[in-house]
Amino acid sequence: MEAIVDAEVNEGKNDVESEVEGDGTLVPATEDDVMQFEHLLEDEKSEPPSVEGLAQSKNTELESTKLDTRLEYASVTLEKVKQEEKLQSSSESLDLSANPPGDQTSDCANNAQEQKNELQSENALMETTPISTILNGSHSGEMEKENMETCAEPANEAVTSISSVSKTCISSMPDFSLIKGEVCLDKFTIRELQEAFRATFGRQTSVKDKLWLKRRIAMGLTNSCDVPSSHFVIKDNQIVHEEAKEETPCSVSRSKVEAGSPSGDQGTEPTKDGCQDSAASSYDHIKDLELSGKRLSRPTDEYDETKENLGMEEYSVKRMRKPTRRYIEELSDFETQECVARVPIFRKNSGHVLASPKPWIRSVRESGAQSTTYSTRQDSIGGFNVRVPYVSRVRRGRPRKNFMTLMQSFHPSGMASNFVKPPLEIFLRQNVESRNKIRKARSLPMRIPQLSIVDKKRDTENAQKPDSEEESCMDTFKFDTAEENTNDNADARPALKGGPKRKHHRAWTLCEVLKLVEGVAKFGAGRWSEIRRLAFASYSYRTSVDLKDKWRNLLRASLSQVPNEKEDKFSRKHTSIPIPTPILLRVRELAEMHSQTGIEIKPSKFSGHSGKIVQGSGSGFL
DNA sequence: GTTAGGG
DNA sequence: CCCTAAC
Repeated sequence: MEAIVDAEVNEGKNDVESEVEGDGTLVPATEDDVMQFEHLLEDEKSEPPSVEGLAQSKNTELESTKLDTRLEYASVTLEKVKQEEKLQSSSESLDLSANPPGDQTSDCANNAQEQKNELQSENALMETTPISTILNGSHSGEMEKENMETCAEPANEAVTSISSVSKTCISSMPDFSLIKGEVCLDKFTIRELQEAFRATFGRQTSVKDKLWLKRRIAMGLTNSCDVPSSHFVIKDNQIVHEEAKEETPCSVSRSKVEAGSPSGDQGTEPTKDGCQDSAASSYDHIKDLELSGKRLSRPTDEYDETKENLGMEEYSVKRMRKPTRRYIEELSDFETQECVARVPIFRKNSGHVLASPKPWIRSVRESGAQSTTYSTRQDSIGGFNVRVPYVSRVRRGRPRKNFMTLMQSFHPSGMASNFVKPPLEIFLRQNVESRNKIRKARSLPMRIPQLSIVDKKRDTENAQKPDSEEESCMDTFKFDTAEENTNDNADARPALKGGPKRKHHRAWTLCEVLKLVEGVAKFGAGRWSEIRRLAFASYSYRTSVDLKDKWRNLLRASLSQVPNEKEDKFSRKHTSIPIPTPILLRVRELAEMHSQTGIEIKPSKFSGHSGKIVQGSGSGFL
């Protein structure tokens, strides 16, 4: 047994690694569910050989069963759309094939039991548990604990756990999990179950109800967290929670899922977990763990409904998940929503979740993984770009999600409304106008995260871009040159944004300012449309409102600054472009001239600088 | 559609 | 820059 186990373990590890590689390569490329499935399938395919070898050495029966299952899977694999079908069929095949070999599994179980009888320790239990579907859960649970304390080697941990699982379960991990989940538990005595319970929940139980214990244990193992009320709040990022909730109920579902990916299951899952952990480790290990556990179970949440309900109530007591801020908030949100319509929503959600959430999680995970490994692929993973928002790129829908998830991952603490802001600030420029953000938040509470992010991105873009093109003209005081540039940009920008989004921020160039001033001098302040038409003919992107605003700003600047006059030519640091004092002076002068009916304000003073203007305005004025 | 103001 | 009210 041991020898075999070792061999298997090794094998398992190898498999895992190979899978990991496959996973790694595939994952980045595949963002869609389909892709995901495919890749899983591929993994399975690739894996079989190793497993087979093991199986052969060990049990021919198992081998055959596995092969069958694999074949089945392979046949089924291509049908993306029929994922569920695939799962079911696979599970069925597994059941059929597995039942005969069941002896093997049963053997395992027996062995485990024997060992248990002797040892009875929690550890022993844990090891034995792997046989059932619980195993995964248990491992995850362990993982969780470990991770909690030591975040160091998530991936490794996952692998090891997997290996251990394979060890106990031997060749056909997935199989028994599917088939035996219940069986194994059944075999346990009440006492054993109680032990298991203790191991799982860390507390004794006097309950002698086998069913209850089983259920409880299964639940506990499968779900690290227990959510009293299972609802899905589909927050932008938060699908996870949903999953977790759903997950809780289903030992069965889980088994099915596993069945779905028999050979590959081990490897793939663990690897995934590892990835997640690594990614997630940055913030919330627990959550990640949960997620990982859930992923598996999720696909078939529907079946468990009955169980769910029972389980939920019962096992809400057990292991409480640390109340993360985010978690709490979500929960609260849930509750509120829940009140409206619980059951119906639940159903809906379950279905909903099935479809969408998975991808999501995956995406998240991917993003995490990539963040570490594939820094280069920023584009594909919108989230990651946050740091490096280059951007002339058009944003696509996808990135957003990732981005959000990513954001969450980084800032687990900041939730709901808060969570949006902090990340943005952290990752992006601070000098962006806070106003906009706030305002948007106000208007679009639900969408806040996305919008704000988008805006941010844009802002970042804006900030960077201007420098390269227009600014140069400004800085160098080549006023004339600026004109040409602007036109191009102007057109491009709006188009990209497409929507009613914020106009691309264009810093006012000196030339523009000059033109504006001239225009005002010529036509007078307030005739913005005219000024725009005549003086800004070349600057299509400047609207009359823009002119007005700019003028206002100029005025303000001039008023505040003029007094000091000669201080520094480019005094305004905060301003995008330093406005030369002379211009400010001119502005002020113009303002004065227009504003008052006839009061002269020391026109003589300025004659030197803006004599021309003064004259003009003066003449007009007079 | 413009302008003026506030945000 | 955005938004809105008032022209």
